[in-house]
Amino acid sequence: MHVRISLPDGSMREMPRGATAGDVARAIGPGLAKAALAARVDGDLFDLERPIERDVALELVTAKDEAAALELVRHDYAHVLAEAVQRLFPGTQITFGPATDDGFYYDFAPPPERGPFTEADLPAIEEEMRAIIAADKPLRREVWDRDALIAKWRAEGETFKAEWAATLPEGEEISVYWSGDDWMDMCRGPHLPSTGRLDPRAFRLTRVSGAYWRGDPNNPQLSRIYGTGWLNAKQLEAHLHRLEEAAKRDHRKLGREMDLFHFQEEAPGAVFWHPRGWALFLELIGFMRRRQRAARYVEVNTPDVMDRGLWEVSGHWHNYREHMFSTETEDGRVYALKPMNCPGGVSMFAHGLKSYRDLPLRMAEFGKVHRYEPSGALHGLMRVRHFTQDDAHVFCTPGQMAGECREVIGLVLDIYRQFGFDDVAIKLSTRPDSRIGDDATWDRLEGALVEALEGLGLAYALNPGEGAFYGPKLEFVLRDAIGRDWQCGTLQVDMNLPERFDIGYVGEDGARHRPVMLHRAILGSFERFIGILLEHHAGRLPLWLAPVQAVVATIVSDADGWAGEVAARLAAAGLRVETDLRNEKINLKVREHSLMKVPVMLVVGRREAEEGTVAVRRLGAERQELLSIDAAVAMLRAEALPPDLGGA
RNA sequence: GCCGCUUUAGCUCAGCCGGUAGAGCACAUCAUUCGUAAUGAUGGGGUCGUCAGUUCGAGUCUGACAAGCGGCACCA
Repeated sequence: MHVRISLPDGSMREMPRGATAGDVARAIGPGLAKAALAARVDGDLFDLERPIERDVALELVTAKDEAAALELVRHDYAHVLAEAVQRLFPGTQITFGPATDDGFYYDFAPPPERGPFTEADLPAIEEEMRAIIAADKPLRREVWDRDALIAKWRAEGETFKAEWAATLPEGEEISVYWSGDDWMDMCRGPHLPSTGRLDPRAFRLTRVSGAYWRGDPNNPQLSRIYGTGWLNAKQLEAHLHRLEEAAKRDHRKLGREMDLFHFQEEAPGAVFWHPRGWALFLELIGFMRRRQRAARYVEVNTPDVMDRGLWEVSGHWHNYREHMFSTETEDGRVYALKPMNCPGGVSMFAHGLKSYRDLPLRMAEFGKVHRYEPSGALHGLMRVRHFTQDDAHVFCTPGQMAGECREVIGLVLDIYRQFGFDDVAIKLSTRPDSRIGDDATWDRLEGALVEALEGLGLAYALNPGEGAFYGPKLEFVLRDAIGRDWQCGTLQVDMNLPERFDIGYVGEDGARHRPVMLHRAILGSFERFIGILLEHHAGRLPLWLAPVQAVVATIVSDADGWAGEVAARLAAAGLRVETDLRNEKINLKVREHSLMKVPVMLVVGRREAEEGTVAVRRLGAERQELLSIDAAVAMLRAEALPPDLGGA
């Protein structure tokens, strides 16, 4: 019996039935046999030595197919890690461990008396992994009967594995992989032919962590070990280098170096904005205010502290109280700090009679919200407990809704573009299991969002079941300079608050109607957006956003008077400018302002003072440009304009 | 909130087996007036995160708490 195997070059090979991809590779040539890591059989990844029982299209996978090869080796590293840990720490249960974006992890249940693994354990585990790789143990696939496997896991005290196997359908055959003949794990595969195919210099164990069994906090917490794994040492080095570069642009580090903000123990998750950071914050607010005005929004301001009665009406007191800061006054009245701006927004709409002629009403608020986030969630500016949203609520008729959604989406994307973010992903989150409203309404609202997206010709990803309980939503995720994703903007349809606050407008027919309420934020939170901008630009913000746009630095004290004049001219032109008249060498001044990421330095010495000129030095530039004061002011004024006012 | 780790001068960090603190940068003063990424000298600065405990004696050992870091969970 033979099987016909077609190869990517169009050729066909007859092989005995039960031959393997490895046999095919060896038949083609020793070079390929050595390079082959796995095979793609009719499109699916297969072990090199798994028998082929039928006619197939076969493609050998080598390191050249990097994505597939990385996935394979990372999966193998995870298995080697698990084997190493069980060798070193008998009694540790294995659970499971997949490949990740840059490596792998494996979750373990160490014996209680041993406790979770710590970073101090990693070197020994790495060494054991290298021993397993050096032993070049064959990785062999075997198919087991489900119940027999469960029995085996139980007998060995592997309760997590047994539980996992028991969730698989009854009667199903389950594949396991042997490493040599002394260790095995249940696994779908595929794997490399042997552990020796891994590069012992291309991985590193990086950190440990707790992780809940099956992601559920009610389950026991396992001890997770993370590693990064690659095809060769060079790739590993490159990855470690990238991590170092990313650490340099960490917004928390930049915030300190650029003197933008700080945090302190008495106010966890709350930002102390320094003058420079606040200048940036205000510039962003100004920009958003102009853009919203141009888009025909009105701006309002609602109270930060409101009676619990309001939060009972909105439902927050019931559903969100554990995340709310509340306070009781001397007279026994209970107030809460707003965790969201919407109840204030709806109250604003409810005040006074509204007509259909008032709609659409686009009501913006730069509202500071306060949420008691879990302590472990806090992260610099990215996740804080007190933050300012560029929030807006759009009240409109059902007929206006799709158009309003289109307007919002257009505005969001245009604003991101002006910040230099062109790569924006859109996610549509649809009805969750637990929700209000009937299916027909959900159909209509989800349909309106889809219609708006399609009307603009935009691609989007579907997040089924991820919508809010009160309505579907769009999320705008932007990708920064080093490929990280950040969810910023959101557009949500709300069928809850209009009901709860019983708001209405008088229609053309003279009857009372319920408006559609849309929530929308573009930057999301100013705090987080500033964090993203800092990391995206590695602190070198565009001129219009730079906290200090220019420093006039003197070379000799004879130029102090001239430096003062230059700075005054620039300040009068609207620039944020400082002078540096210190009795220090110009080298030092250049260095310090460069480290502070000041985009422009205007250096003045005796010569410039006499000639009425300035030497303009751009951040990081080798050369300067000698300009008259008038030319320099005109140039910088134009360059410092925000993008919506014609700036770069 | 959960797991692990960390917390010493403004910042980055050293401090062995418990014997009551040290460096570089920063800061201040003085000298230096200098042409594009660190001028030199001198000096001041610390209830060693907080609170308990062990001990003759705690930065060092133990516990609780707090904050931070890396994950997990959370982000209606």
